[in-house]
Amino acid sequence: MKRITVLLAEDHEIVRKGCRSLLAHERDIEVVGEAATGREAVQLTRELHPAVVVMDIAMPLLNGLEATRQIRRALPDTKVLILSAHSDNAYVEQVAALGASGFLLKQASSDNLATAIREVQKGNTFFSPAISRRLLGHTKKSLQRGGRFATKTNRLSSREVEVLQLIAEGKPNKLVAAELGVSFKTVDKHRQHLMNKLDLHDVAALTRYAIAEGIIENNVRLTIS
Amino acid sequence: MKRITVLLAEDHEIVRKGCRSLLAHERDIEVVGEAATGREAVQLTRELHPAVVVMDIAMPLLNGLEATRQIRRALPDTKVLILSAHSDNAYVEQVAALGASGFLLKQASSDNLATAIREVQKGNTFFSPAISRRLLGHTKKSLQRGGRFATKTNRLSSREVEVLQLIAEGKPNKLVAAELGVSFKTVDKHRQHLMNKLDLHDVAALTRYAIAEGIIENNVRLTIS
DNA sequence: CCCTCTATGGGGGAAACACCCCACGGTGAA
DNA sequence: TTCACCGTGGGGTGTTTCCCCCATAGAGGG
Repeated sequence: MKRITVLLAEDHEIVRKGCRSLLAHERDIEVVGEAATGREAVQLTRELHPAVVVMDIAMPLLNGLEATRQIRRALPDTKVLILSAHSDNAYVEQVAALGASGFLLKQASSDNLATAIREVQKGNTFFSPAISRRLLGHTKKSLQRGGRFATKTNRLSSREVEVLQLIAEGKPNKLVAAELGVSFKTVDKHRQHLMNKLDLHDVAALTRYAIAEGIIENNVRLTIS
Repeated sequence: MKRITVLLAEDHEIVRKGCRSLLAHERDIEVVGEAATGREAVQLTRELHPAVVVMDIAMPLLNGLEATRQIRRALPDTKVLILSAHSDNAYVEQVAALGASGFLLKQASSDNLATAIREVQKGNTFFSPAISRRLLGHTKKSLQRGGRFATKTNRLSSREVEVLQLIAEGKPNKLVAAELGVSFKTVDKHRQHLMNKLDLHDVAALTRYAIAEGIIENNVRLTIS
């Protein structure tokens, strides 16, 4: 029997190894690789051609959503199963438009993980109950206007979103350039472009925008009084 | 041989089951219970008397930190190992003062989990490298003058909070100076001070901190789910 | 009474940012 | 096939950040 090859993309090693250990009990599933960043996920998907990528959203260097977009473009046959702790509205909307095959909440039952992997591998979709409820309300509109969720003409390009994330993570241009394997000048150019598009002209504003848009995560303190 | 009894408190079932699966390979460790909320963690600790509680911070109903406080008060012999995705300074300080025996980051090596459990069970402390570096830097001074923790030492002064807010709003030093009616150099000095106190060294990080602390507003959608 | 913390102010310098100029190759749509 | 856009890269320049050095003065605690 041919087993379903899976790539795990999740930045927390303990969680990642935990998932791997969970999946080790499933005879028909084989974890062929692990990625700790979105960028690594894209790269390893190219190299290993897994049937399914289990993708966390909040990851350093490259957002899981952006990584999904790139994987969908480069390898359309690879299924992506989003795994996230949050059922944030903005996320859910994007995931639908992104071509991901499923959205699983981390608080979902652990049995669902293997089930979801099997379903998306077969070409089906799998959404956590809380998510599908949300989707029903939202996708109608976006489908009507052609599957695009952002009607803005000055929507950021994929590369610009990448650069934005790294800026919001506090990386200086030089480091971003090294990270992306391009010149400092190119990063500077992207920075200018996205600043013009968003009409935001300093790092603080870009960071606030990135957080509000869910491009990066921000640990919100829960002060329970 | 008597095995170390462990209670897993973590609201994401997939992560929780993953940890359980990881620990199943350790002969000397036995997971005797699981809790999905802080309240459940306290209750199950009373009932099961585990040697070690592995406690996530972000949990519904009752914060992991508050749960730790209650457990420490009710069952002082029970060791609590904090497991968190974030190495937020404010968390780290609280954890130290709380009586927790360790702080493990989820992005830490997965081998550390079992190791940390064994260490805290023996009465030792275990901190992720990133955490202990932070603790050392900040508590050294306070330890030297009497074993007090850093909670007060690196709290921002009110002036520093003002400056932080304006920085996070994207104002350059010159503008901040005008706003506060002081010299550019004074603002620069406050900036340096708060950067040192928070161990954050760029505007993006300061902005994220200010948002997380509620010092500035950011229209983020918080999911209560 | 010292000592620390806080707030104030200045000089200087390497690095980074923000914004201009220029260019070329590719993709995709009108 | 033009044209807009994207991604890549180079030049430059003024501003701002970030981190040292230095200092004075008041408030408050041990």
